[in-house]
Amino acid sequence: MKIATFNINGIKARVDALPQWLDEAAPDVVLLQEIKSVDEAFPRDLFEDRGYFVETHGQKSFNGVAILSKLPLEDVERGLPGDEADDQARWIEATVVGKTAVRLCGLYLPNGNPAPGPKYDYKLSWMARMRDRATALLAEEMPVVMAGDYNIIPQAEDAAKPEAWVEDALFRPESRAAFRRILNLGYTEAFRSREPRPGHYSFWDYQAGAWQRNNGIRIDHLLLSPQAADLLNGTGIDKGIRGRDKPSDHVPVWIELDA
DNA sequence: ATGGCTATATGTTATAGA
Repeated sequence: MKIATFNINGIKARVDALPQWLDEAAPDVVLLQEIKSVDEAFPRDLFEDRGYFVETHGQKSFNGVAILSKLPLEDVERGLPGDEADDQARWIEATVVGKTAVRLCGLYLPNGNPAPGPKYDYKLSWMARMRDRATALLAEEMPVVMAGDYNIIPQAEDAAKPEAWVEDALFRPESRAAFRRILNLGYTEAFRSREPRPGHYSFWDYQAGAWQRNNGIRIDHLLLSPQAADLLNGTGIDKGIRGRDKPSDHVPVWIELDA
């Protein structure tokens, strides 16, 4: 089962590039972030015509997450628990059943800039809530995949110019510690578990020729529960599509699970 | 770099992203 995460930076702007990548990469499941669309405006036909089931958790203008799956999506839940007042669409869950059942969580973690400030406080409180949800999911003792745009640069080797990010919400010590606190529950960061070398990125800014200069950062991740990590057969980043016409500023990151 | 570009809606300018 090939599972990918992809921050598409607006579905309306990606109606050509996203289906093209789907047809080439043929993932079984895709966790999408920043659909920037309400549910009613999401072009689900584009995906249903290709054999995908579609579940969305949309929002006007900003944020918004969705799941595409070639297998039926069961027990869908929308929103990250823990704060009834939080109406930002950044979390969706569902179960797919292949050889075994896998719980999928698609997430768009808050950016948090400028830091310090209220947006940074929101990022850290959101991560504390995510840790609670991650803890509860471990108790299920099943394969769990939490995938999305984490807006976290885990280590210096995950940025081409780490010195430029020292004060940034994506790389500040509190952000990275909150990420490690989730990992330390027992989750495996799939890509880094298979690729120890630096220089692999999932985001290049539109500005300042970041793509041409390979000035990237690795902020899109798939975290695996122990039961999912045992099924991991491979991982990769589809870097090439960043160089095409009208790209997102992120590229897909994927895993192959024996599930 | 004090955001150089992109996307969206609030739309001929503002807001957000990372």
